[in-house]
Amino acid sequence: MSKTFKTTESELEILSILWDKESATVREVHEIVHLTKEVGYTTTLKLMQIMHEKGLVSRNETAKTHIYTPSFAKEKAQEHYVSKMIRTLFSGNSSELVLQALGNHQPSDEELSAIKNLIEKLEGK
Amino acid sequence: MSKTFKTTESELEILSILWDKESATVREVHEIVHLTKEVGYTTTLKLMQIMHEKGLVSRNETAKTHIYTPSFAKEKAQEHYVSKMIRTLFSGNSSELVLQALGNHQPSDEELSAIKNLIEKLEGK
DNA sequence: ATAGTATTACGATTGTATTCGTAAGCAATC
DNA sequence: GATTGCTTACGAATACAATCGTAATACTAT
Repeated sequence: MSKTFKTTESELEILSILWDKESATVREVHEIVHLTKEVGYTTTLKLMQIMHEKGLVSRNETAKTHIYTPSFAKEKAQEHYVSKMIRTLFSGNSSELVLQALGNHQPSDEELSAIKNLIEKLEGK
Repeated sequence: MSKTFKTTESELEILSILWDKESATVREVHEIVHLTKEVGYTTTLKLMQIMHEKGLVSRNETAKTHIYTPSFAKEKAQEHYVSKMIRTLFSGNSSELVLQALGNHQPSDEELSAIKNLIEKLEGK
């Protein structure tokens, strides 16, 4: 599964909608895609059919209108892309990424202390 | 410049080599690319020519052998891709990304305390 | 100068992602 | 049971990325 990680931009966009909604029909996905992109319904349909062939999503075909669900968790994708980004844009240095993220996208105080907690657990380990 | 941010995989690979070396010839870049990819010299050349057309790199043509330099700093790319990732994979929540990065790619103790420092500066701000 | 070598330029091919038009099926409604 | 509206399936067209072969050009050493 981690080996088979090859998703295009559009596929990732659809996946994130599916992760958000747990599962959805083509129309539901398309409705959201269409908010930001001028694109036809059959385009979204075709993309999701291809994703199904590739195994990126599974679908329930009992009803006429198929229901699609992602075939792996969002966390898997996060791990994969974070690792890749650390490798290619931060010379393998994860703390650079962290500083960059905190600097440009400041989280709330609660979130900051959650991060501090984790750091303290990690220290001296 | 931040508008014109559209780089393919291969282009990003070449850019990161250029960032690393400050500037380089096609051959130098190709030598490195070739370590991991079985690809011909003219392929690398063509890619860099296209990148030049697009304005992703500039080049000094005074000598026969052109010397290429990236036309924007690595930090720009980092900002762009980190933002994009937070948006598409972390629902806009930067702290999730931070936790993910720290959890799976633990930095050294020095780096951890550098992060703690920044957090303390950010707190209550 | 000439031969050999490395470089750029450029067109053509291949591969892959994206897009859409059209047909066919199904269900509800008139 | 015809019409309408929504669905899937599928092929084809378009667009873009990646690859390479070939030719022209410049440089180097003989």
